[in-house]
Amino acid sequence: MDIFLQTVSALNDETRVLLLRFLDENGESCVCDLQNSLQMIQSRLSRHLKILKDAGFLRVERKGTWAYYSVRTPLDRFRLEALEEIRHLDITLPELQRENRGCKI
Amino acid sequence: MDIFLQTVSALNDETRVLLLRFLDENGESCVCDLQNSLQMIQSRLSRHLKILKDAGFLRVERKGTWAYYSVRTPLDRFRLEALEEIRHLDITLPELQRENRGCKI
DNA sequence: TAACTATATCAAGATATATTGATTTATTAA
DNA sequence: TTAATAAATCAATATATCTTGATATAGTTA
Repeated sequence: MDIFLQTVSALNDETRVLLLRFLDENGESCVCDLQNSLQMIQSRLSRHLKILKDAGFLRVERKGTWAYYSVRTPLDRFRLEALEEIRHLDITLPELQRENRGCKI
Repeated sequence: MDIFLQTVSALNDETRVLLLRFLDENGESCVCDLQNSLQMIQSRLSRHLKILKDAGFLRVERKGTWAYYSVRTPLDRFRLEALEEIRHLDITLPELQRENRGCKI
């Protein structure tokens, strides 16, 4: 029950749905690129990324000071179905800004 | 997006997951039977039933003063997948108490 | 009609979650 | 080693959600 609620709770926020969809569309991205792309304050972004990661939707790979987030694969059936549902939502995604190497937020 | 969040938000509560699973298992039940079965205060139950109904998981049929709730069919793909996930959770359901006609709560 | 019953809704307080800015931690560069 | 940067965490406030008890709304029965 707890894991189910954690999964569902992670989906229960517009910011995180956008974030998940964005990473699904653009693939692995570092936090600073996400900040630039989504115009989101760093602590806010970091918080939501952690929630999505802890709920099993994202994985992180650290390279030096950078943290690269991407959609975890393979996703189990329910999470995949949720992602599929999100793919069909009418969301306008901002352009990915790849300013890595020179983020200087 | 709004409908997706409404759907997910409805699932984001232990009481409602139990309620959905209970109705899935036992079929159409009136509110007073649910109260007796789940030992839940009436206003609380009514609130959660409404949330599940508004989110597309349940339907209601009124017969006199009684309101009979059941899992809506057919469910669309995502909601069905969520229900399927809930079916696999380790939930101990209380016995259904059919005390209709003589509820007198 | 008046009293009763089943359900829905409201209002208040309690709990959880989100946002922001500040601080901390870890890594790289000077 | 010191300064700078990326990311995580903390603290305070704001907002949303849940619970309960009280009240409102219908339908039923005397």
